[in-house]
Amino acid sequence: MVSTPYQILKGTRDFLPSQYIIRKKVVASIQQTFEEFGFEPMDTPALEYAETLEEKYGEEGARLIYKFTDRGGRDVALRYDLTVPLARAMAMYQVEKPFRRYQISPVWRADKPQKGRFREFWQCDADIVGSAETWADAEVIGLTHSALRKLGFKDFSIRVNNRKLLNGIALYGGIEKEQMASFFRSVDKSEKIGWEGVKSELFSKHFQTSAVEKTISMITEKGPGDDILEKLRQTLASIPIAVEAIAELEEIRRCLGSMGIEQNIHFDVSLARGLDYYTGPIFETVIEKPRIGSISGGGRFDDLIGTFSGDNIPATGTSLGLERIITIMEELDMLPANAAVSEVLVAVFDRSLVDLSFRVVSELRSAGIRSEIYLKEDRLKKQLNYANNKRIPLVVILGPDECQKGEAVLKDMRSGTQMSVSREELIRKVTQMLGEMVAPD
RNA sequence: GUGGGUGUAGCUCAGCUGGUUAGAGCACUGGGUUGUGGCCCCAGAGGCCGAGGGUUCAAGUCCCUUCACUCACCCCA
Repeated sequence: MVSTPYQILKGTRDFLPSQYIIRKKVVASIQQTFEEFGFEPMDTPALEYAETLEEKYGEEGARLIYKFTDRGGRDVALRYDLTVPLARAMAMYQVEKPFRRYQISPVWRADKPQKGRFREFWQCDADIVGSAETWADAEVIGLTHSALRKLGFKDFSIRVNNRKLLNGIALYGGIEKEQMASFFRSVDKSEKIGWEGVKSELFSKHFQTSAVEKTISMITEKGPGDDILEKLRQTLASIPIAVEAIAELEEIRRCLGSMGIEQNIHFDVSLARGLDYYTGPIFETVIEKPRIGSISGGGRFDDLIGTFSGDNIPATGTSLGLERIITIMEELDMLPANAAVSEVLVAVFDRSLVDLSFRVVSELRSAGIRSEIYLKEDRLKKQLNYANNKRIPLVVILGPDECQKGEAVLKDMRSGTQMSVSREELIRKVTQMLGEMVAPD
């Protein structure tokens, strides 16, 4: 036999049932929260015209777009995120606004994989289209908060800032428009490399010493118990866009206060976010303990839809990174225990009694009980071992004795106890026992 | 795109300065149990030591090349 080489592309993964069952539970939890907030499901194609995606993410992002030519000579690209395709769709169709939708789908980036980073990964997006109010931003932040809480996260921090505030600060420091993105990208690293590190990076990028000192000292200046926003409002009083930004942030804070979720929210002037299309409030979630970048990121993108239709429609949204969430949950031992899909295994005593087993497994299935019949002629020992390894909680054994008496042996794999039940009673008994085994998760 | 680490049994790994038949734990198979799993005991199977080339009397071990994986940077979910 000739073996052919087989492997999967770097940064992609196969999901075997043991992982995928858990993964689906995490997705189901997030989806449930999204729907609890009234967001409705939507999907778009994985493949778009390259033109649709290009020049939406900035220089860095553009390099990472998977792009190729199809058989018809068209330039196509795999979606890089779920936000730009949403914007394209919103430009194409009329929907009732304010519109809230969610989408849980894979996206592709030609990145170099590392911990919590893949080339094919899933994003869980929730967006609101058609509301320019900060309420919408607050709603999305609140949603992020709820989704994480439902998954069991407690120690997380949702950092919130406003692009307009950053613009105001840059204006105040006399930084050129073209250099702003680069400037704030450095500022964004303060938590990682410290403010001195940021400064030296900015100097090496040839920013004016005066501009750097002026802006950084303002951002970092905090007295004990001071309110950052209040302080900035005074300093930046002469910059209208900054004043506006601060008012927005305070409104968001009020809304979040009404939702009673202020404890995990932190206003952070150093937060910048890399994507080009953000125009207003921006936010991301970081977890301190196992540190692997952000697990959610989002913000307002009021001009993005307009790049397609010419008609700007305000929009805001967030994206939860499924694999990062799962990676952290794994490290923190927060994942639900893996359980079998089958609730009952119907053993096959031997070849001559397979018909009986098929009859019983059919009855169980008709009663809505997830059941499988063992599909080889193996010794009972082997079949029970199979149930044990797969964590199937109940086994039904139908041997010659049971066949004769019209009974079945019902075995509880957790306790090891078993009993004989008449065939008529079997379904009722199985249902009852499954009901008693309330899954801990 | 830049830099570091690692490739030995299905999985996790050991293998000292190159030296004869390459090891462990878990998993697997058979037996101890005649219709019964988990624990225990006994036995067994399973490796071109990632691939290619080189140095040497001798290479899992040293050198070169290549592929793969992984971590960090950039950027990001």
